[in-house]
Amino acid sequence: MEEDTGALPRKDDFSEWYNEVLWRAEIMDVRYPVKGLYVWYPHGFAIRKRAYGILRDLMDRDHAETMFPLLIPETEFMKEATHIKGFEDEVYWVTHGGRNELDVPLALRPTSETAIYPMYSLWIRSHTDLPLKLYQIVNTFRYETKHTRPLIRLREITSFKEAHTVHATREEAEAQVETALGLYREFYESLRVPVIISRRPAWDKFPGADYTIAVDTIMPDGKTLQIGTAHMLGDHFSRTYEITYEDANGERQYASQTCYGISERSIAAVISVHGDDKGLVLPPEVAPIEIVVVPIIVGKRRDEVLLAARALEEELRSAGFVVKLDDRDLRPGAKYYHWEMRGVPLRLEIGPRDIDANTVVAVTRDGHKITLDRRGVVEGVFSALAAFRKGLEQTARQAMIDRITVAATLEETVLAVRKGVAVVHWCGSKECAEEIEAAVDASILGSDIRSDLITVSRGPCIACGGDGTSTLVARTY
RNA sequence: GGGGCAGUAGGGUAGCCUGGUCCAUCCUAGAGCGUUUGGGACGCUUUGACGGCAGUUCGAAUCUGCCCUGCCCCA
Repeated sequence: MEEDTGALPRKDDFSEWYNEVLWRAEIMDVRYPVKGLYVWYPHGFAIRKRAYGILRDLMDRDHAETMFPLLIPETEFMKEATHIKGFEDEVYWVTHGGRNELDVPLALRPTSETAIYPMYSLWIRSHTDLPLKLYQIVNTFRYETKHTRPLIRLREITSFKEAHTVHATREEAEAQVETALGLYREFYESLRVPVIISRRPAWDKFPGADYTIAVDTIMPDGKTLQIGTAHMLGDHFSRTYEITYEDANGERQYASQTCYGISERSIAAVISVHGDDKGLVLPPEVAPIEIVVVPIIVGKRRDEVLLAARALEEELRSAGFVVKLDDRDLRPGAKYYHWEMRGVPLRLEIGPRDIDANTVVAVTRDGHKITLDRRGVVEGVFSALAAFRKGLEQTARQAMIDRITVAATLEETVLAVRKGVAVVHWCGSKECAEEIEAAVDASILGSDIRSDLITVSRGPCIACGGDGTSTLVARTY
């Protein structure tokens, strides 16, 4: 698992950089012998664990966690026509039990609506059962035919957090979609990943939804990555699966539903947005190790330095930090590179000179080096980390600002999507969308944009000149 | 669905065209010992590979066929 020495490919060469950093920072091992399935290394999994801890805490405020089966009988799966259409080409089917063919083939869930809603139909009887808000974190399977990529396009999505809510009224369900987006916004704020939220065009919505609102971020190569979606399902599924309740007047009503999800693409976003030429850069909130202590051992004062390093480690641990003392027999420089690759936010160095001067050298992952007073080391570490967080946030935000361009013509849009996201006026028609997408070789992401970086306005559609509204256009993952 | 390219230690490679010089090269990594340690240490010792199966041949990493896996292009 040890990384090769030497430099990473530069982050400008994003595709190479991404593959290399996943391996060298021990996030994912791509050598599992099935296309589109990858293995989490412990370090990658530890990042996932912390990030999903944040997500869980957010969900647990007003949702209950649950777990539904992986296998879905074909008979349930095939009930909702639109939904099936959206997934039929990418479903894995279990057709045999041992050597016997199954009477009813079982689908490996590509998403869990058809597993969950038949049960919701049993559970929900009265308006007093509503609203119902459940979520689960599970693996899902999609037989992807396009180029698979670790964390981004997978055949087994290992970390799908999907929430499914049921409400008495349409208004309540619509409000829930907004609540969900608020939670996702909060989640990405704590990961310091800037996002743009927009409503997907009708042809790009979730199969079986009234509308889909998506959360995107912009990757270093200018392509957007969809890292969250919230769907207003209305009563499509409740009619199919007979999810009804008796209202206060004793009448049977179809419920209104929503569902929304986040996957390990969130981890891909953290890695890609913050990483640099030296490797990962992790926000302290998700770093498996927040602080690494490197003792500077010099022959005769070896024991003294180690003792001082251990005391420092202990003090920081008591203060609540996740600390690692690296006392391996390596040159300090080798250790610096090692932990930088893995994204550790703060490195503390303590050597004979520090002991004599009663100091500790602190270096944040963004390269700021300061000398802390040994006596006030905990406060010093707090403020160094606070500054680091702020820096991460600002750098990421600035990078996003630099990749968003307002474009008034197709020609301008071509240039804009080369480096990132174009904001154009679009009339909303399918014909114009196709014309725009073909002309600029990019996709319409959506309109009803919510982002403090983008001003929404009305103006002439860049394809037909008719009345249009601000719309995002970008190359996508 | 059609076409092309490639598979050599944990990672990256040379060798292949033109079979023998290969118990397979180099870099990196791993193990052991010693000297070291304020930005990728050094010395000595050592571990580890020709994707699979069949065939051609006195002889196959090298040629042929099939299979598997990966990558690229076209629909």
